[in-house]
Amino acid sequence: MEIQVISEREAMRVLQLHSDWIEYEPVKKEIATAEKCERKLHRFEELLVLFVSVEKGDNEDLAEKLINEVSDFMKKLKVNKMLIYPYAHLSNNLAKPTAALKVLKAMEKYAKQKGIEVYRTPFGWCKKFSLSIKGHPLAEQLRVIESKKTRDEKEKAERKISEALKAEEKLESFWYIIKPDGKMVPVEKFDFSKHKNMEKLARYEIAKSRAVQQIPPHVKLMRKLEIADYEPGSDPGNFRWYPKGALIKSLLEQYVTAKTIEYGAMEVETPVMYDFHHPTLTKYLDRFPARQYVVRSEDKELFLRFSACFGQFLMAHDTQISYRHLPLRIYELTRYSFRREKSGELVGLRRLRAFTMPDCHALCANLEQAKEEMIRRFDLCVRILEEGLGLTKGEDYELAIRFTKDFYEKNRDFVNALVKKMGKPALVEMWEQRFFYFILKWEFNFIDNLDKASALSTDQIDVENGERYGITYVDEKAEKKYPLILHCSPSGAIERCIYAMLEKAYRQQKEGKSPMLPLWLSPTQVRVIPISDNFLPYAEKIASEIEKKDIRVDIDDRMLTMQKKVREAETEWIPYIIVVGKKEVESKTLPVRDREAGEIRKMKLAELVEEIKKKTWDKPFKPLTLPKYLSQRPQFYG
RNA sequence: GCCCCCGUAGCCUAGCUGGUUAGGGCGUCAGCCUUGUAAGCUGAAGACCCCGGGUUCGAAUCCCGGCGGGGGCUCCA
Repeated sequence: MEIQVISEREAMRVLQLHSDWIEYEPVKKEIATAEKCERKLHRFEELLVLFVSVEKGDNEDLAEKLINEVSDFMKKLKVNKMLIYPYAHLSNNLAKPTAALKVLKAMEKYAKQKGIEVYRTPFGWCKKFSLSIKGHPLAEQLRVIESKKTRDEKEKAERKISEALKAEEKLESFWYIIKPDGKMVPVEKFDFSKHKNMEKLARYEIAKSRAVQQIPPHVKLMRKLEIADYEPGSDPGNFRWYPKGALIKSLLEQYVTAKTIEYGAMEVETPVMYDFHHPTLTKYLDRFPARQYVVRSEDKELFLRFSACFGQFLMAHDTQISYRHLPLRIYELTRYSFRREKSGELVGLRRLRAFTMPDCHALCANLEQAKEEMIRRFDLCVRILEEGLGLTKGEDYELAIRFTKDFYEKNRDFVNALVKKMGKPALVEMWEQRFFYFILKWEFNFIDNLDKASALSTDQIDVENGERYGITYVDEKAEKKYPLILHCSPSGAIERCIYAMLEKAYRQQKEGKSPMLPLWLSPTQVRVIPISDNFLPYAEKIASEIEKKDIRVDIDDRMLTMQKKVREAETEWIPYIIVVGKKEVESKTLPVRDREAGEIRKMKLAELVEEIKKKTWDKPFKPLTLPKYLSQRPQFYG
């Protein structure tokens, strides 16, 4: 059966059957207002039978529309006989009998006007019938004719979306490169020879054409290292996190949160779902045609948040704010934010439908304050990427700045100051007029092994939402004012940070270095390998000394050869591996296989501990969340 | 969402011009080995060949639909 239109809303539903013949016989009245009829067997041949359910809100206009459609169809089939058969069982939202009969009679009238030989079975009767349907593919069809109201609502929604899209399409961008000295040159005139990654970013952003047939390296790594994996039992882009991945993710979350609080933000927590029809939110959503996850609850339609904006703005709306409180910094680690990205654009940890986004807003009194604040946040972002994730400017990530022409002309010095801070050329996208709610936005873009760019840290100056959400502060003259709002994700999505670190590690491997995660994020920081089970007690002693210092340590107590255990520790990217046997028990020094240095270093236990503490002192710590003994660990992947 | 490619034990994969019990490696389990810095030996278990339909005497293999993955387009608040 071919279904032409499906709608959950009110509509006239018609089952249309091209039949060899139909016979029916009225059996008994079902309602008092049933039509008069002859109680005998009626038979028709070579005709189109229309089983019709008239739903609430249907009217004579719809009847005409339906007959027009059906009539066109009948010409194709070369049939000119029709039977209209009132049939309640296609709907659970039926119109009242009087209204339904009116519509049915209208159908009959329009069909007659079209010159169709039309019959109608009596309304309000329980009838028995049998019929023979022709065998061709178009013989059976369901038609759903929507009421004008339903159609209008739909069209209105579609129009809104298409207008937003059109406006965005029309939006013309001009691309430049700004050098650290403030010189801005059109992108085609820039010499990229010393800035290969910038060239990749520019190409990715402007041309956006690439042809690779390859699974992104980080996808294999995230599974091999038992960090995260696809969860086919969920919606695509919603991941499962294995213990090691959950540990890494949790540490990153703690770190970004700690750094953002240190910068001066107040951590809050807001709901993950919001009323679709909340007046303020509706207006905001209208600007963003992309799709949300929608949740139904009782009579409400809710959408899952795609950032912390809603919750924080609604909170700010109800907050008493003085100019003295500004800049007011609010932070939330959204676990999760949801974006129902189109299925074709989901890629491993790079782009998900459910992700953890640190989101920090700053309410600012005026542009001067906003610019000053943005500089501070820029520093915060650099610190997180460089010190936290171990990424390097120019090597791993590039700066892109986007702004309106008007903003640039009035704030050249500020833009130049950002580029100067970066110390590398930055990609510029300049718009003639403002389309988005912001006048300036910058991002750090990570460039991966397939030459794709992904935004990590980002910040923007929002000039619209203060007013839209009715967020006000009281200025020196006791007047209510709308603040400017900075939107910043200091690190970008946490999942994407892991993607970036894995892609970087892969690149290092290609360059002949040992791939690894930063020490503070390595699930196992030190592995102790007893050469045989005779030395297990000594290994345990070493491990417990290390563990006491808040260092994640485990013991490979499996009955395997030492070579094999070393090999497996290496494939797990463990930063320090210690083999203990007879010599170690006697000498009290340890041969530490240092992954980063690529050599075995003779060290005292205290020296090793000190080195690790020195490298991780400003980072959060969590104990190992896996059994300390490898013999006790299940295998999650592979 | 559209177009293209892919889907075989937990993992990697052979077979895929249709034809006996779907072959191998890693891992798992059992046993042996008690080890000096990247893979010790032997054996066993483990496969609705992604799911559903079709073609056929016969389908992992061919066709259609779905689900999942990848790439491209598009998009990215």
